[in-house]
Amino acid sequence: MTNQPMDRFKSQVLLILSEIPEGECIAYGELAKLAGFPGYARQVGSLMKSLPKDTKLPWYRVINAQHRISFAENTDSYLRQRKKLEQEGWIIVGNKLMKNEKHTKK
DNA sequence: CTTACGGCCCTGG
DNA sequence: ACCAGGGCCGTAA
Repeated sequence: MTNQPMDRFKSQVLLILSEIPEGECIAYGELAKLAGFPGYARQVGSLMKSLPKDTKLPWYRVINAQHRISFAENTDSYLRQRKKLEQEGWIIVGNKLMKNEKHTKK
C-alpha cells in the first residue's frame, strides 16, 4: 500500500494520455487538470520521465504550455520527441509547434 | 523575443 | 525534519 492519491494520479494521467488521439498535443498542466489534479504539471513531467523508453504511451504528445518541447535542443530526448511529432503532422518552427496545414497560413 | 522570479507539489538524499 | 532538484507555469522586466 502506497500513497493512494498519488497512485490514482498516476493511473489517471496514464489513462488520459493513452487516449490522446494522433495529431493532437496537450500540455503538462492540462493533462494534470484533466486527470483531476490541477497544479500537478511538474508531477506529470516526473511521471513521463519514469516511463520506459519503449512505452506504447504517446509521451511525446505532451508538451509545455508555451507550445514548446521541454528539452534542450541538443539532447536526444528532444530529437526523439520532435521526430515523433513531425511524423504526426506537426512542424516545429523556432521551437514552436504548429499544425501542418496545407496552406501555410499567412 | 529572452531572462528572472516566485509559486507549485512530489522525490530522494 | 531540511534541502535540493525536476520533461512546469504565469507574470514581469
